[in-house]
Amino acid sequence: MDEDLPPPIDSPSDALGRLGEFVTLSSRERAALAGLLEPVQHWPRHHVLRHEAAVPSHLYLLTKGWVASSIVLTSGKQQIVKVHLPGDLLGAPSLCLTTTVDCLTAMTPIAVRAISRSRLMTTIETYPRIALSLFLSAQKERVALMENLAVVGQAPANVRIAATLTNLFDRLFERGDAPGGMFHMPLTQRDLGDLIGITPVHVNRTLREMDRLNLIKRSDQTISLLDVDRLRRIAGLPVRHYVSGPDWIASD
Amino acid sequence: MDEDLPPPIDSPSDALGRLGEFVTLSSRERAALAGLLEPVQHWPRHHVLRHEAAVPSHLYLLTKGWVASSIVLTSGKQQIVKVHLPGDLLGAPSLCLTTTVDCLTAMTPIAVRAISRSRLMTTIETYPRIALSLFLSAQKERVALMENLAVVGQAPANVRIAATLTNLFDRLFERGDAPGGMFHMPLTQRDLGDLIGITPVHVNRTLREMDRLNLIKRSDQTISLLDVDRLRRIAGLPVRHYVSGPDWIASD
DNA sequence: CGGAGTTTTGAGGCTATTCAAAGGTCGTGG
DNA sequence: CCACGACCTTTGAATAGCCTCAAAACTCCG
Repeated sequence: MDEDLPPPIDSPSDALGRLGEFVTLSSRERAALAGLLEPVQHWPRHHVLRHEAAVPSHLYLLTKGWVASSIVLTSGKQQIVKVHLPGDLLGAPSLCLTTTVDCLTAMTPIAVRAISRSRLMTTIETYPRIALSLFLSAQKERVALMENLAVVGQAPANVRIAATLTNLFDRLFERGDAPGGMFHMPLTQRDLGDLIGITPVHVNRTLREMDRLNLIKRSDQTISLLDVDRLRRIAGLPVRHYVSGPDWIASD
Repeated sequence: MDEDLPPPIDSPSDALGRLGEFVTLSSRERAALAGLLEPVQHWPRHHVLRHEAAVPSHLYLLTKGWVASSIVLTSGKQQIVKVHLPGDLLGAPSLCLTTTVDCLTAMTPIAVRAISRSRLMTTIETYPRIALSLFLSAQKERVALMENLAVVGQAPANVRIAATLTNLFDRLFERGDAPGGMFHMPLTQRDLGDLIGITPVHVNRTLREMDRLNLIKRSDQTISLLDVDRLRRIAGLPVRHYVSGPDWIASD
């Protein structure tokens, strides 16, 4: 790693995932959030947590596994707009809609805790600091989407793949799930294609080429980034530094 | 229009743009927001309101004109991630960052009112209903990005253009700025290309083809959508219904 | 009236797609 | 425990959509 990353989420609120990632919450606030979380549900791979065009009565906090958020066009093609990892809040974009925009599909066996939409709303109205944290989390997701859009819109296949792999790596590394650049990679080549807007066939050819160049190595459902810095340079995106610390809000 | 649109923003808070679009604010809350707005600034076309990689000390409420939010990759290519119209809040994604992610450029002569980042933060912490509204606005922007990503990732050039034009039309129509499907179109073909991930040359050929098919007509900096429904069908995106009304928060 | 930026048009080339099929892996059921 | 089917990965060949390069016509502005 060539840059200092934000400090890891404080372990006491680890069960809350990224719900309070931008604010150090009081114990009352943490309790309010914890009270929203319904019992853990387990689902197998390929399970559809929530279809699109459904009524968004619940959100989900992902506690284990990977989930894809995808949009299907009338042409039949689907775009994966986000790969969610443990700690992520699922289904938030549809909060402003009467009908869900995305489809949430388990890419691995997963564990989630449901959150009632209406109860979350009233919690936000009651606890301003929770609202602030969720507001900033939403902006962070916006930044991620903007970067993905820029890469998909402007870059060739190898750059798109480099950007995706380094992004996954960074997010997993933060949680200690990518030691030595190696991590479990449950996305199929078709999934990768749906994520970066490329045909599975071409994903395959590009991956093999990157393999040949000793940028990555693959085996089973595991991938190793052999040269993270070079991959980052290929991706061509700057490292982002997120606000953190107790006093940043007041800072002018 | 084949669908009922959400009611127009209530005129009393029109000066607040979309700052309170999802919540009917009290007069105290409206005053708090209005107090954030610094005096109106006017800028010419091509003016850069805020560079990327800058320190995000201010946001902007756009009161007149069009502004592009763009990301530049190291390859030199740039992606316009959002075209902002009057009423939009500019620069919000960078709130979670120490360094701005996007560059804000005036596509027309514009008028903006600056908002101090730190003052906005404390206002959010003080007024939960303002926080809720801004949170939902952020989710709405996320939905817009998700749709744009899906179109850019999966659709051919004519579909991307159809989606972009109908989106601009809907947003302008809401404000009464697109009577009869006709509206002022300040984006150059290069801009359109940067927005949908296509070369200006190919934008030109595709526009001419759509012109030939009597889908659109162009003259000066004005465009007419001759068959909005057909364009919508080409775009292949469902009509979105946003939450609204006084009681939707409590609804289960 | 000159100059810069925009639109338009042409020709050729490249990236990525489509179609097709073989080999591999994994889970399931006989 | 093996056989089978489903899905994934890999490979090839032909094609299509889009890009690059280039240049002319047009518009707008100073």
